[in-house]
Amino acid sequence: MNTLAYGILSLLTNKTYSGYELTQHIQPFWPAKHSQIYPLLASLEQSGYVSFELVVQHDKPDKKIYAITENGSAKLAEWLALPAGDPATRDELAFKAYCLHKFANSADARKLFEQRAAVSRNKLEFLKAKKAEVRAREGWPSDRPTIDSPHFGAYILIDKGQRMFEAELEWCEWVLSQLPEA
Amino acid sequence: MNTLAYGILSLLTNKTYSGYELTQHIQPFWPAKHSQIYPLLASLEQSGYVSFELVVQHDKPDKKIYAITENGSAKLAEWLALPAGDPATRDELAFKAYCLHKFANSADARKLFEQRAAVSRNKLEFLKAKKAEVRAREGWPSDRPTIDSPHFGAYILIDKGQRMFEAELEWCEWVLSQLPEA
DNA sequence: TCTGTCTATGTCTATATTTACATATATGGC
DNA sequence: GCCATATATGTAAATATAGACATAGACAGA
Repeated sequence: MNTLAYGILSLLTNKTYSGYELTQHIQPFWPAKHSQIYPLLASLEQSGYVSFELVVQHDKPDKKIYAITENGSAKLAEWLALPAGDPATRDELAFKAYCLHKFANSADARKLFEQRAAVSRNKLEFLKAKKAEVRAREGWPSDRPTIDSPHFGAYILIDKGQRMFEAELEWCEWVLSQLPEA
Repeated sequence: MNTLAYGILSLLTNKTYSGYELTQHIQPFWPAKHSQIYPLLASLEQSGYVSFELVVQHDKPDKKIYAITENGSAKLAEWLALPAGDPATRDELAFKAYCLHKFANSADARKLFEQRAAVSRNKLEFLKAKKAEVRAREGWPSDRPTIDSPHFGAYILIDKGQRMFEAELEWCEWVLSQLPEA
């Protein structure tokens, strides 16, 4: 039971997912390829923490819809009470930014931060839409989520993403303001 | 030549390091254990991208002080001009936050965010001191770094850290304000 | 029509990363 | 005195993650 396994159980607390869908939805929390997800789901199923139902499709390939079991919920609850480990971030841009004085071409340097700024803007727009979507579905007024909802967790994570990408975007713009134009 | 290898070359552009020191200083950019650093340094040395000088010590174990070579600088310069890959963050807290509705004990939930807030406060204080240190060493006035300095890169990364941890701290405090006290 | 993408599940191999083993001296706290 | 930590460099084994291979029908755009 590694972190990714608990992560899968976490996602399954709110709704059921196929392995394919899980792979997509887990990315913002914990990057992982389907080659990691499928074997993990099989082992979680063998341990009795998840169960699946085969859904036969005609226009698309058949799929397995996974759900968390009682045992899975109990296992997850144990883990939730434990303190969370430190987050790990790996970002190439950090190394490249560290070497700013080594850039022969100042246009290359600017491009790095412009590209990252663009990524941040895209993610911000995505999260803004996501936030509105959740608020509408839950019937929450302005910025007042209710803890009782099973989507409160998702909501505060969207909020975190917004704060982080806003900070990153502002940083990129600040760096660009310090860099020579040509 | 993976990202960590280029990261080592990046750090060596400013000063020389032993493998032990490199392991410590690379953590904020790219978490890695010494068991990963030492073999990589050996292979970089064999490729001619770094060189080392053995320093004999008496009260402490002997050490190898590594420096980047001409070939290493050229290899690094090639890589710098390439677009930076997407950052990867893995954070257990995200999964636990997603499961907020599954906490039997609301005190356990609060503790998660209080601990993360404490981590953010510590990192912020560390970065504040680091920033002042660099400013003093470089003789920079208020918030006006100069791009020419080889420490400009380090400075903007400290600034990024500040912005990110400030955002994370504010998020933790906002979540705590939404959570029931008892 | 060809090419690429989406849907869907899997395996296999290669690489990256962590954990444990191995050794040696100095120093500080209990 | 014992235990933990810091300094310092390595290796071996286990695990985690990424990339490639395998299959297959539907659909969209050039």
